[in-house]
Amino acid sequence: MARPREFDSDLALEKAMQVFWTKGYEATSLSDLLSAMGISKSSFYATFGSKHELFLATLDRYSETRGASLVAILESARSPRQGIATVLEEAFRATDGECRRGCFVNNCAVEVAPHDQLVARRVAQGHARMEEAFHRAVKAGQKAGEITKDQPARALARFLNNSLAGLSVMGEGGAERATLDDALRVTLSALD
Amino acid sequence: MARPREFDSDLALEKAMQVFWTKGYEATSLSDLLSAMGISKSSFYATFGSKHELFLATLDRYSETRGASLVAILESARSPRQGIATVLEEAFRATDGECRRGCFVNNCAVEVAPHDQLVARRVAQGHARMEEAFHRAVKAGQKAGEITKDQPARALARFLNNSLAGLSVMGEGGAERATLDDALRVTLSALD
DNA sequence: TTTTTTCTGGACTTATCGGTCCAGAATGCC
DNA sequence: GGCATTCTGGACCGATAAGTCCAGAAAAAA
Repeated sequence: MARPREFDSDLALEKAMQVFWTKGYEATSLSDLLSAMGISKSSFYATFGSKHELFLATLDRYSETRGASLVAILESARSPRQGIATVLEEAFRATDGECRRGCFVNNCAVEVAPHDQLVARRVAQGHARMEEAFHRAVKAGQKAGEITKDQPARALARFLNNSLAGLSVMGEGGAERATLDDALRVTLSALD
Repeated sequence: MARPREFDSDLALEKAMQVFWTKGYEATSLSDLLSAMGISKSSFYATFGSKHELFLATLDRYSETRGASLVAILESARSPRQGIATVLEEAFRATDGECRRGCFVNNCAVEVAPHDQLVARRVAQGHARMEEAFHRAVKAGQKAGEITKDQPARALARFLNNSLAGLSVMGEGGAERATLDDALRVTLSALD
């Protein structure tokens, strides 16, 4: 009955996420977004509402894709401990290439969450979800005898989450691979 | 011979640092700075050059004050281990009050460093300095038998630095005190 | 008090910001 | 093919961004 949309809004959302992830919220302008998304201003506002609403949508998308994939790694790993190691390695592999940008959720935690309740809620959810995934992995690892029972599983999960956030920040700060490698190794050995 | 400056440029720099620290670089406007610093536009440009130069100056100031004070805590602590614990606690006390803003250096690592070489260099220096301070504390602690010798002092120092960064980010993301407390406790126990 | 120097307030500039709006093109249905 | 509907490009908007500039105020030295 009506003219169909000419662009793939899902793809546009993905492109927008890449820009926000790389440049941050404030430093990203409308025209940055429009050229990355390949759509016009009218389509932009008709489809996504505003820069801020789009930002929230990209953050949700991040959780649904990247976040979910980290959780999946933990759940499908050969062993819980192996899964944890893989997730942590994955974290600093993200900061490795020419596109050093860490974890989108952590970037938001630093840049936006302190002044934006809606973003803060999503960041907190992201962290909570990751903590739960770590928690399940730690419990499984403790049961399998791979992980120490000297510490409560909850505390270990929070510790791992914290180290993960640290790796993201240190990587963005330009830390050498060897530096992150040391931090990672000690983190894992804390599970013994 | 000439009219003396009417404002305290050191105080103005401190005020500017507070603003950047709280709001971040991009979100801070000239007028935010001017009203916080209590000076006029002309004085601003005559004294500090530009927003960007001022930003670098505030980052340097942070290192000279807050950074140095963390290092001093490590060096003057009753015991190395105690000093480390105090520094980590200090880190998340910063994110505690109504002014949740973490560590300025880590904020810069996330928001600015990836796109600004001059900032990146300062961030790297800040991290390196902290790593060295941790390194000295860990070596002393190992010598005193307070800290495990199963891991190289360098690796433990990097691990501690990483956890410190994590605490800053998690705190800004709105993490509960109990959550950070768990992470902190496990981090310290990794020194056993 | 005059001179000399430097600081200060605020008007001004240019560019860009996020966002609105409308005229017209393009499509699906009848 | 004509109609109804919805999409699209781009002109346009007021606000604000960072930064320049100048006229005049203020102070130290003579």
